[in-house]
Amino acid sequence: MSTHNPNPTMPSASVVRARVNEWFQAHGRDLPWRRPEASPWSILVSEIMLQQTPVVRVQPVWEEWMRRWPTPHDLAAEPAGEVLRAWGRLGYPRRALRLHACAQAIVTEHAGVVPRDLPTLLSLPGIGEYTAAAVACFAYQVPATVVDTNIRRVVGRAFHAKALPGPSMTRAQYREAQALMPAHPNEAGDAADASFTSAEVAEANTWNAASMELGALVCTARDPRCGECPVESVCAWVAAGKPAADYVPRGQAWHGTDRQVRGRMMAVLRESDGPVPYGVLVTRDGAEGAAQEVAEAHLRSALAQLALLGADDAQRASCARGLIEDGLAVLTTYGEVSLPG
DNA sequence: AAGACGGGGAA
DNA sequence: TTCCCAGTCTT
Repeated sequence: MSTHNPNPTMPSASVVRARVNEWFQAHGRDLPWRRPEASPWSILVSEIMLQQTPVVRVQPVWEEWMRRWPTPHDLAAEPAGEVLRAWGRLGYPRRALRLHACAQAIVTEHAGVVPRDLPTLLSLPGIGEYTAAAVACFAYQVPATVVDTNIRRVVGRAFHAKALPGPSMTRAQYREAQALMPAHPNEAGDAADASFTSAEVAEANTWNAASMELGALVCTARDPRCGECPVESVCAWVAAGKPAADYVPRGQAWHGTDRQVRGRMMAVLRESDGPVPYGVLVTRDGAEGAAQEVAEAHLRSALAQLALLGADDAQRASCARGLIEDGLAVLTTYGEVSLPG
């Protein structure tokens, strides 16, 4: 985008920011991790849970976690298995394991205080580029550049008439998001630069939350509510007649995959009070037989659902081995499988 | 750069 | 049924 010959259909960044921020003040959701009293730890936990998982499913689990483990120290002291049980059905349970390890690292290496600088946040388990920026911004008001799938979609539509962003973030997209910030963070995304005014910092931090919220509530991937959008009148995608996406989203297979088998196995381990015989977890007949003997309804249901999968015993064994390699399960000396101690 | 990794609700 | 979701880590 040349400053000498700006594309007339491309809206000005400051206009988009102002309108989206104003919309956010009126329409942003009152989520518990956005309240002023939310601690940096509670915000970090929310961000990990929200990776690939919608707000409605995260909120009840987050509330429970904050009651049980209000500080990194509380979670770090817990056995990993208990953490995995409390994670429940949020999905991608390796996140729970990484969050547990993250809490332990915060306690042992950072005196129990959630770090506020990007490089230190990035060094923690489970925290990547997005989450590091989100924690710095939402927990500490550091104007780091936050870029998630919502923001990439909003920016792509408003400024480039692109229906959908690519499957993963490019460096060009990151640099553009950085340039859209009202103040330009330096390379480290640090706010130490004295040139920031408090008004710039406030606008930057609101923009991070507001553009994400717009993508979640209005500028949705499917069936966007353009009639409710504060930038509809300047949106490049709207101006171009809402052209279709130029690539086909790669749908993830589910039925018959290792992920489905692993998920069912984790459900059995979560519902079981103690270790599960290896043959129950790894053979169809074992799971089916156990489902007929067990009295407890939730465990019986989990075993039945594991037995119903189309997976053969070779795939079951491979998945069990994978869970153990990932640290999501452990093999006892009696040849049983359980959640990690 | 590509693939692995859960699960549920909406269209 | 298919698609989507406040991504991270490994190869």
